[in-house]
Order: sequence, then C-alpha cells, then structure tokens
Amino acid sequence: MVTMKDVAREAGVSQAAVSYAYGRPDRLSAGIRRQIMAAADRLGYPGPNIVGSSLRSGGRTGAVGVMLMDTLQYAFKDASTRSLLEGIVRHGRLDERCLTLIPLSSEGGPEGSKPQSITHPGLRGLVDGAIVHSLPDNHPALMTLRALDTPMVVVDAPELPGVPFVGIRDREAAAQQLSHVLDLGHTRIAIIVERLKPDGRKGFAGRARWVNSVERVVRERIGGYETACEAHGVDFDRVSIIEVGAFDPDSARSAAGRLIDDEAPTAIVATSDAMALGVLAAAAERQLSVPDDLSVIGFDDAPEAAAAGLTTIRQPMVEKGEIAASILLTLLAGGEAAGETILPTELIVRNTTGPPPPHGT
Amino acid sequence: MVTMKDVAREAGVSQAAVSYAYGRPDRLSAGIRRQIMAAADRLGYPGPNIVGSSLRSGGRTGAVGVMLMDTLQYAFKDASTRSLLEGIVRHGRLDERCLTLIPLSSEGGPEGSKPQSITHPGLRGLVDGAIVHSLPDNHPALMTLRALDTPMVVVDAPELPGVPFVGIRDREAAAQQLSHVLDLGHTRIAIIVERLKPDGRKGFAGRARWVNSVERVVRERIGGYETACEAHGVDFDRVSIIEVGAFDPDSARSAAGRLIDDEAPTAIVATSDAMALGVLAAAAERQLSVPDDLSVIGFDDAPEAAAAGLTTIRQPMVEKGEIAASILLTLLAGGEAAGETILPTELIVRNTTGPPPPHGT
DNA sequence: CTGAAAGCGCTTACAG
DNA sequence: CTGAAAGCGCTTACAG
Repeated sequence: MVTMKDVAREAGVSQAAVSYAYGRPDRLSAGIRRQIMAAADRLGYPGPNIVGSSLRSGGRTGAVGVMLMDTLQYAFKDASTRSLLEGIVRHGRLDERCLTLIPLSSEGGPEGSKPQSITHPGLRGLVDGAIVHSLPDNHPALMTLRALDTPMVVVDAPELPGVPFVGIRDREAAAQQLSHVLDLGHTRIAIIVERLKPDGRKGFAGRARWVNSVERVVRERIGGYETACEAHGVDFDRVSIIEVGAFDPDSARSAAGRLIDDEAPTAIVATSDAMALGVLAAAAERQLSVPDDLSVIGFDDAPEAAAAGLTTIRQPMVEKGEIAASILLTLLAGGEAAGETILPTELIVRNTTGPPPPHGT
Repeated sequence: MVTMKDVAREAGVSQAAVSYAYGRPDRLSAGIRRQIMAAADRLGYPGPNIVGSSLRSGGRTGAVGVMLMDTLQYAFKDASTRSLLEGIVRHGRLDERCLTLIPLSSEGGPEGSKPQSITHPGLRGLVDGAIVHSLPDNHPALMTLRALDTPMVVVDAPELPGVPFVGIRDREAAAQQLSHVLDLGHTRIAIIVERLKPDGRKGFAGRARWVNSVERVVRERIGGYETACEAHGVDFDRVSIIEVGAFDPDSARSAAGRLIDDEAPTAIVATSDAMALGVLAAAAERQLSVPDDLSVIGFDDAPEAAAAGLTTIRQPMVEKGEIAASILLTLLAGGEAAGETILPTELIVRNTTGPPPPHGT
C-alpha cells in the first residue's frame, strides 16, 4: 500500500509536509504543494489513509451509519426501510461520504458471534454518526453509541433523552386508522401486527404482550387502537391481535387466514401495508369479497398500496429519512439539532374499506 | 471514548491482556479473561476499536464496499442497482460486516471536491473489499483500489485483467433483443439509450460516439445491435440512436417523443426497462397504439416490466449481486475466485411488440 | 501465563 | 516556510 512516507520520498520532502499538502495547504508554498501532489499522482496515492488519519485526529472516518434491525436482506425487502433509505440518500451531501449499512441482531453483535461482549464492527468506531431506525428500547447498540460519543438521530424508535427524534404520532395515527372502520360500523374487528417482540413467537397475543413490548411503535399503535375502541364504546378485550412474526405479505397471508377462519371478523386492521396485502391475499383465497365481506386497512401508504387500491394511513417515510440525514449532518458539522420532528399522517381511503356486511356474515 | 486502557485499568491487567482477551483468548487463563470481559461490560466497551486494530494489523475494517456510479439518490432509483443490492445482501454473511455504499463521481473524488488528488473516503482504506458496479473503463477508482491492494469483483463493467467479473453476454443479448423486432418485420427501428458517455450530452448520437464509449456495457450492446442488423440485411447507419442523458422514465419520455415525432419508427429498442417505460409514456401521449402502431422492447425485466406488459430481455441482476458478494467474501477469506461468471439472459415476449403496421404508419 | 515495547499511517503542536 | 517528534488505539513478537 502506498503511504505518505512513499509520497514524501518521491517528492523529496518530509512526511509531515505531505500531510500539510492535504490538510493545511496554506502552510506550504504553492510550488512545494504542487510538487507533492504530482508525486502523489505518480504513485496513485489516493490521499491520506482514513484509518491513520482517523486514529490520529479523533475518529472522523467520513462514514455515516444506518443502524437497521434484523438482516440486510430483510431491510431491503421492507417497504418502510427502503423508503427511509431513499429519503436518507436524497440528502446530497452524503455523496461525499460513505453510507454504511449496519444490520443489528437483537443482541447487538454480528449474527452468530461467540463472545458476548464483542459487538458489530459498525459499533466500534467505524462511523462518524448514526441514523438509528426502529430499534427496540434498550438495544445494546444504543448504549454503545453513547459510550463512543457517536452523534445519532433516531427514526421511529426508541425515544431517547437528548437524542434527536424523527417520527409520527403513532398513537394518534393508529387511533385514526381504527376509527375509520369503527365509523363505518364495524364491531367485529381484528388487528394483525408484524411482531410485538423479536422472540419469534407468533399467533394470538394477549394484552400483557403488547403492553410490555419493547418496540415503541407497536406499543403506541396498539395503545391508540385501544383508545379508539373505548371512544366508540367497543370492548377492546374482544378485539383479537394476531402476531405474524415476520414482515412479508406471504407470512401475513397465512396468519390472516387463521384469523378469518377462527373469528370471521368484518374488518382487519394491519400495522403495515405489507400485512394488509397478506390479508387481501388470504381473503382472495377464501373467495371473500373486499370490502363487501371484509374491510382491510393498512398503514404506511407504501408504493404497493396504491396499486392494490388499499385504504391506508399514509406516513412520510421518505421525508423521515431526508430529515434524519439532514439532522445528522448538522450534528456532525457541530450544529444544533431539533429535539423532535413529528411528521403528519393522513387517512387515504381507497377501495378496501366499507360498511360491514348486513348480517355480520 | 472508552478504550482498552480503560478496560485494563478497570480489570487490573495490562492493556495487552485486554487485547488478548478479544483476539487470542487461548493465551489467557479463563478466569482472567472472564474478569476482563466483566470489566468491559461494566464500562460499555464494545470491543477493540476498528480504527486502532485496523491500523495495527494491516487494514481489516470489517466493511465491504459497493462502488456505484453517480449519486446514491440515483442508485436507489435505478432498478438494476436496486436489484444488485438486493442480491448482494442475500449473502447472509454480510450481516456480520458493514455494507458501505460508495457513490463515485466521474472523477473519483467526492462530488464537488476541490483538490484533484483527493479521492472519496471510501477509496482511502475504509473497506476490506469492493464490489464495483458499471464503472467506466479506466475510472480512477479502479487504479486506486489496485494501489491499495483492495480485493474486488466487478459486476457488468469494466472488464479488468485479473479481477473476477460477473455479468452477461451483453453483445449477444442485445443482438437477440434487436433480432426480435427484425424477425417481426420491422425495418424502421430506433434505439434509445441512457447515455453513451457521462458528459451530459443528449440527443441523436453518431457512430463515433458509441464506438468510443468508455462504458463497456453500452458499447457491447450497440455492437450487438449492429451485428443483428447486418445479419438481417438492415443498414445500421439508418438506425437512429438517441441518448437520453439520464436514467429515469421521465427523461426517456421526452427523448422518445422527439424520436417518434422526427422519425416515426415502427419499433423502438431500449437499453433498459426504464427507458422503454418512457417510450410507452411518449406513445400514449401521442395516442399511438402499442404494439399496433409502435413496438417497444426493453432490457432487464425489472419488476415494473411485468406490470406494464413490456416485452424485454431478462437479465438476472439479483443473482449477479449474490454471486459477486459470494466471490468477494471468498477472496477476503483468502480463497480463489472464478475469473468470469457469465449469467444467462432470456427474451420475454409480452404485449408491447408485434408486426409493424401495414403501411408503415 | 503475563507484561513492556514497538510500530501501523497519520496530524499537529513545537522548534528551527 | 519546513522538519522532527509525540501519540491516537490497537496487535504481536519478545522477554520474563
């Protein structure tokens, strides 16, 4: 590998002079500087090695991290995560940096790592700052980022004192979502949710499970559902919650099938469009007509939702990413950042919700 | 920031012992090791700082780079790039690492960087290896990666001696694409291409421009078109090539409009599905019926192609990514890698191609 | 089985 | 305006 020492020898100057040529050009005469740059070009020297310079000068690597739950494969499948990334990269200044995707297991180490105390390389000084997306409360990575003094901004979850937050009013948006079907007259309602805890469990879930969920978003959302039911005089204990244990429509389809077969709800409320799409598939398998036999409402307004004519709650994921990136870069530039940015949501009524069937099926 | 020295003090051992606890556990008694790990836990120490360890031990950072042309924003918009990334992350072992996206301008530096000789941070020792996607021949980043001895694998372009390559037979696939419309009887054919050179030019392009293109894929593809025309006795000089200068369907729409208005071709051959979708939009604007008035064929078989009923050439982008990731990880593990992996392509006939109109419009 | 010391590539006070 | 030297956090021969 070609280093500053090589360039210095080639240019006939000291190694420090080469460093100045890149970092403090004013300290060198223009002639010397040109001579050094010419030597660097001849040798194919790409500029100061980031690892060396970062170590010396307190850790700026030029990389910005995005901390994602689960595997990268999942992240790229998930519409919300994709939109978030799309928004993050809209911030053009990121093109001068590296965007480092860091998939975090629930323990914070690399998937399948042996020693408990070793964490993901992404948590060991490789990034200058981090955008954290939907991590469980108290995820070990959060403590690590704190211990490393890594500037960060959180999108959606968790809420951390002193850390800029970008999100929506999950509780109110969920209440609005459920109210839509309540207003249409539904009373036999079920909820389908991706997961309440990252422990692989699936199937019907009781109150204790969501109340104690470590995932802020789902806890708030279901809290909102409860509020909406109470406001409409519907007993929330009679509203089933089924947990899919995964994030893709296919898994949702089988869970939704079970829900339909067991409980024959007239409306199913999903915590994402992916889940709602699974419900639609399950309904189609059973020759149920939507919305005549079954109403379905999603959440996100992902690109697929419009094509499917899905009624949903729109949340601005792309904007979340864009704002998070902008806050993080402000932080990295030494600026002050807004403590909390709450974006608006909106009910989008399309073709999958309507009044319940006359006799309740 | 908490360092090894802090952990050593906390555990009452030397700093070297802490290093051994992580890197050479066999050199320590189990008791001492446990004592050190406990101290690390108490302090929130995430394991050896990557920057320090990388500097000392010859540069392994745990990050894998993906070198992308243009901005990240564009990369996330482009269906091929998205599929490539999707494939890359299928290789689950990447979840133990960081996936670092590195957007390269045509000069190799950060967008808008001043000093000519300073290159993107991603090219200065931050990644252990790189997947290079569709870079122009002789892009400076390639020389840099060589100078840094960074293991790499190239997807699509350029072809580099001694560097593993993953791609398709672009020339043959393009010939098959054009032959499809020739076989249908078209003779008034035009070609719409994203860009021949990254110099911002757009509009009709002459032979010299594509023959000398520094982009391997487009050079091969158009070479294939020429071969197909010759084989069918069609004079390739009478086939117009229009350059969009961008990669999105919207830009393609206006270029295609110009093409249709000026030349009234009966078939338009596009080098990507995104371009073909733009052609479809331009045809719709002009009330042209596809394929009755105009045949359109794309390339890629991107997810949008099926929905649009687009006839196209399928190329396995996801597999390219998966294979490239697997080759790179093999290289990083010190293994041998295949020199060249050529994946199959396939003509997918849908609803946008048919015989030319009886009187040639 | 453990510790002291050198050095990876760099930046930056400090001295000339 | 330029150079010699210290030290960032770590690993690894080497000595005890």
